Amino acid sequence: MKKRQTKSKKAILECLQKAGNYGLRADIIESQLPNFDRVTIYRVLQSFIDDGIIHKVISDNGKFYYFKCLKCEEVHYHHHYHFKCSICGKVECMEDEMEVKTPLGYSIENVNFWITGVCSNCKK
Amino acid sequence: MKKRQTKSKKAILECLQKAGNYGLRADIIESQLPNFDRVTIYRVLQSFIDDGIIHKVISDNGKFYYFKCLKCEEVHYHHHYHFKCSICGKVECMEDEMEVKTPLGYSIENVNFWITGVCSNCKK
DNA sequence: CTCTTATTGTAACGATGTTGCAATATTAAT
DNA sequence: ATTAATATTGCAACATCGTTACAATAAGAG
Ligand SMILES: [Mn+2]
Ligand SMILES: [Mn+2]
Ligand SMILES: [Zn+2]
Ligand SMILES: [Zn+2]
Repeated sequence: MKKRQTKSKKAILECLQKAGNYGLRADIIESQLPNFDRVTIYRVLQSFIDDGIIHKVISDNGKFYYFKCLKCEEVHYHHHYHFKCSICGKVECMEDEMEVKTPLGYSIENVNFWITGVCSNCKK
Repeated sequence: MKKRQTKSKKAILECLQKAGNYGLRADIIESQLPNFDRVTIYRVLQSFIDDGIIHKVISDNGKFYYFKCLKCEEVHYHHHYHFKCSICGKVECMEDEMEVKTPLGYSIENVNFWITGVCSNCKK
């Protein structure tokens, strides 16, 4: 029942932390850590999500990206969007809260906001 | 080169039109039209997207939903969100434009906004 | 009706993520 | 330090969703 500290957890968390507010796909993590099995990586990522220290976002082409939660120490609030630059390919966790107005009678449980475009680095 | 009118296109379009502003997954269309092959359905859907008469949205669990474009006759503008009710399971195309503020230097090409919650029908 | 070729069905493939299970490693207790 | 309990891992096999190759079929122009 009690969670254990392992090499894989440490290594995967380090990957995500190094990525900062940029997201990583499971296969990218896999290529950065060839010692660990694919399944282990998926399971560790899921356990991090359960612990609330990372969050997972679906991209518009059906692949998941994982982000280290940076500003979620106390409250866990994810009404922000994620931005993929179509030039450099990086996926960024954008801190700005998005305002969501649902019609009367609708209540929100969860959101997944994705924007594709060109980031400021790649804009010339 | 010239596109042709076929039974499959007609049937699939009818499915989507009957669904109104609710989205359908490919496998749902498949089950509604057992005469047509899975591959055909995917290909027809893609051709509709190319024609600009439907749009495709990724859900937060990695499955695509297809929507007949209702209010996109002239301009094709998709800065709206899609709402999945966790109770009835329906996925609705919400017409309201969402305001998106990107930081300076960022430009938007495309968006995919997904919200999960409870719809007004299921709210008691 | 005939011809061109867009469209379809079948089968096989690919990418991504999951599950079962035996082997291993972490942690706490002795 | 040794032992015991069990969380974690690796492997293999599976599941789902979507794509591709290619030969057969059928829409529609002439
Ligand atoms: Mn977060
Ligand atoms: Mn539309
Ligand atoms: Zn960029
Ligand atoms: Zn509902």
